[in-house]
Amino acid sequence: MAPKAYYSVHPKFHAAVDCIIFGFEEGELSLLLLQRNFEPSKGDWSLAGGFVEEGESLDDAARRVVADLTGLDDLYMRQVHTYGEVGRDPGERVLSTAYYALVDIKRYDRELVRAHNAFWVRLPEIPHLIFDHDQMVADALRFMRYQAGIKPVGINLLPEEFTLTQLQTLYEAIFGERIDKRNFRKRIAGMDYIEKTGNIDKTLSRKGAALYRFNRDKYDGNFKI
Amino acid sequence: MAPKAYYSVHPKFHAAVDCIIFGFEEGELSLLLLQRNFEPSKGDWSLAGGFVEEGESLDDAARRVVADLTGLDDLYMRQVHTYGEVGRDPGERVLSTAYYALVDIKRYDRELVRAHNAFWVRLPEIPHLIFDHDQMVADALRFMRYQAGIKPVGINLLPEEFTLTQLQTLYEAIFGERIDKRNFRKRIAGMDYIEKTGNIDKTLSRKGAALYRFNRDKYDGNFKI
DNA sequence: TTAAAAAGTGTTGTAATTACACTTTTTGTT
DNA sequence: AACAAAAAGTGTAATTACAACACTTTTTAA
Repeated sequence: MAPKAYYSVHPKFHAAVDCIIFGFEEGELSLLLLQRNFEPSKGDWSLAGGFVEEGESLDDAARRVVADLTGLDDLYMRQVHTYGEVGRDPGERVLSTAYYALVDIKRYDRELVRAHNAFWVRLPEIPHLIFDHDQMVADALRFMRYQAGIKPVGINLLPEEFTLTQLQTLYEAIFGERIDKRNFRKRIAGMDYIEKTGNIDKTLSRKGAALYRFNRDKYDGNFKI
Repeated sequence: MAPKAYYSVHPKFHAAVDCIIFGFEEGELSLLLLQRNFEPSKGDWSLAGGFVEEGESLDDAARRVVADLTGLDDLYMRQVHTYGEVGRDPGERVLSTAYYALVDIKRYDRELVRAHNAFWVRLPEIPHLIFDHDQMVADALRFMRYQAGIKPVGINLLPEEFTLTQLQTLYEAIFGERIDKRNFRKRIAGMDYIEKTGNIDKTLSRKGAALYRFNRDKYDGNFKI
């Protein structure tokens, strides 16, 4: 073990996490953003963030920040990047690690979100954010899109059971482009881990649409990028 | 601007960088690893690392660590991931950000490397490393392979001018599989940013092989993951 | 019965990728 | 002078993956 002196000659820094929380509603992706309702910088927008505490891992800190805001602690979350420029926080020096999270927008706790003065904002309407949070959003969006292209992470944005039309609309929102229905369904048919439940959703068509679910056991998703 | 108290109630942490330095020689990828030649843990292997200092960005710290060891400060480097588990460094709590670097193995400073008790170790012979450095290597290798698949980062491992055989051998080393020579050269021919220099390398064939270079201007490589 | 609204379904053309083996060039050796 | 050796260089055919494209089915409320 190294002696204490080995460490103590070096400086220490505040460590933070900032969370890019994606939701999906009405065919569009949204982010959960906080608006300051006090001075200074009243009205400025930011990501949900917080400092890392003693005895808490980076991943735990990110999970705590999202759980405090949404009431959800079982979300798909991934680290995106760590931002370490000297002047990135104009107050004091802070190293911040960005995480993205995927939220089924029907499940979050509205009371908590209101209490934090947080709002879902559609992607095209995202305002300018404080510090380097614009960059974080851009990086997270690119990384999330990449992952959605190679593994079924997007499914975390949908309810447990979903129709193929919902799934297609989700992917159209993620990639920002229309997809051919027949080609899309052909592709999904080749994924044995997306399986019919036998249930029918009749809420938005007279004919009814077959409901599907993601089968985690059939999906051997043990690869990362 | 936030008041000082906003920050001061939160703990501070040591911040480190650990560098996975890739080289390429004799058809194989190597890593530059340090072996402790003093107690405790004499003989243990680790990545090249160092603490982040005041007034120094994360990227700068990584660049400094690699420059101190190799004498090279113009390398291709990318951040891989930040490791923030509580007990990952058994001495004190340290948040460490991993970077990978790509080195033309003919250019590094042998004196510096010797002075640090560092050695090039071929990938299949990598020993067990301290702390979570094994995980860092696995993550960096996967990320580097991914990037090499979508942009010509691997070229940073070769000299300024290189033959197509060298380039093919490099890609075979990166991906760990043989590539068909004709298909490979067909693919390269479609990349206008890899261009003939007009020079011939005669060191390993009587016939001589055409030398190529990477033309950064023709490559509009302004996309990230 | 019929109109409306979304779900569901195949085929064809094009582009990208893979598989595969011999010829050319040069020089050192006999 | 010819020849052996050693690596460089070169084309075609088959397969596979991806993209484009439009009509039929089902149900129920009017």
